[in-house]
Amino acid sequence: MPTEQFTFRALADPTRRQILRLLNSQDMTIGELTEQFPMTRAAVKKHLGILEEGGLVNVEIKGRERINRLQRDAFAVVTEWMEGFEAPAEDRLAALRRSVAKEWG
Amino acid sequence: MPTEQFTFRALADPTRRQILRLLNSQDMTIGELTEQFPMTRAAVKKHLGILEEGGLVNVEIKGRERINRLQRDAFAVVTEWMEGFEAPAEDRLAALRRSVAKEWG
DNA sequence: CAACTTAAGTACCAAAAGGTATCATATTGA
DNA sequence: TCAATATGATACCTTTTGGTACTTAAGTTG
Repeated sequence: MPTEQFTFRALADPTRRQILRLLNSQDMTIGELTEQFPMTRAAVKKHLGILEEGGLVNVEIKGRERINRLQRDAFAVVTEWMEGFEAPAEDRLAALRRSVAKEWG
Repeated sequence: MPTEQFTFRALADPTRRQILRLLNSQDMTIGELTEQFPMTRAAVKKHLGILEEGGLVNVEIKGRERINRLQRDAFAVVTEWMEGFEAPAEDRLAALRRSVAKEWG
């Protein structure tokens, strides 16, 4: 169960956020991910476990490999939590304008 | 300086997220906040210190009281970090529709 | 000024987090 | 089959985190 708490905890570590960035570009095995960090495979594995708990990553086992894949919709947990904290409507409208401009401008 | 790391760390604790919710309704002193939690004032103070480090709360000292206030624009650190992870454009359009409907519907 | 109230500061503690080392297991391929 | 590869699992260590208790400082108010 990817509860809010597990998701926020997963995002609290810089290594884990970097892992998410890497997986955003392409799916990767533990071994491939480990090459990108100055730590052991076991440590990376632990981080991946926490990311799985947070629902941010899921795994496809393929033979002896574990393909780690980004679970993009899990970010909704965070965005939804933050919705209550947004600035007044006028500011949000301005932000929406920027967002739309960025997307289709 | 509210770096990304400090902000994410601040959000990782459930007590701190609850403090943010309370401050979203109204500014509060440490004492008022402490009434809402089953822990000592010192513990709440520590949490507030971490929230300040993350740039999410700022303090106005008024006589012997410390008024803790939500710093809403700090949430932009998180939303901006997450922008790179969004779903494809079609999905985002659907999300935008929901958002707009919620806001002005 | 004296008593009370609100908050700051420090020391300390237990548990969780981040990491290593080591050993075991399963899959691939010559 | 047998060696190399990719991962799983466990034990252990150190630092950080979340919390308490106690003491001190600073405004408020009679």
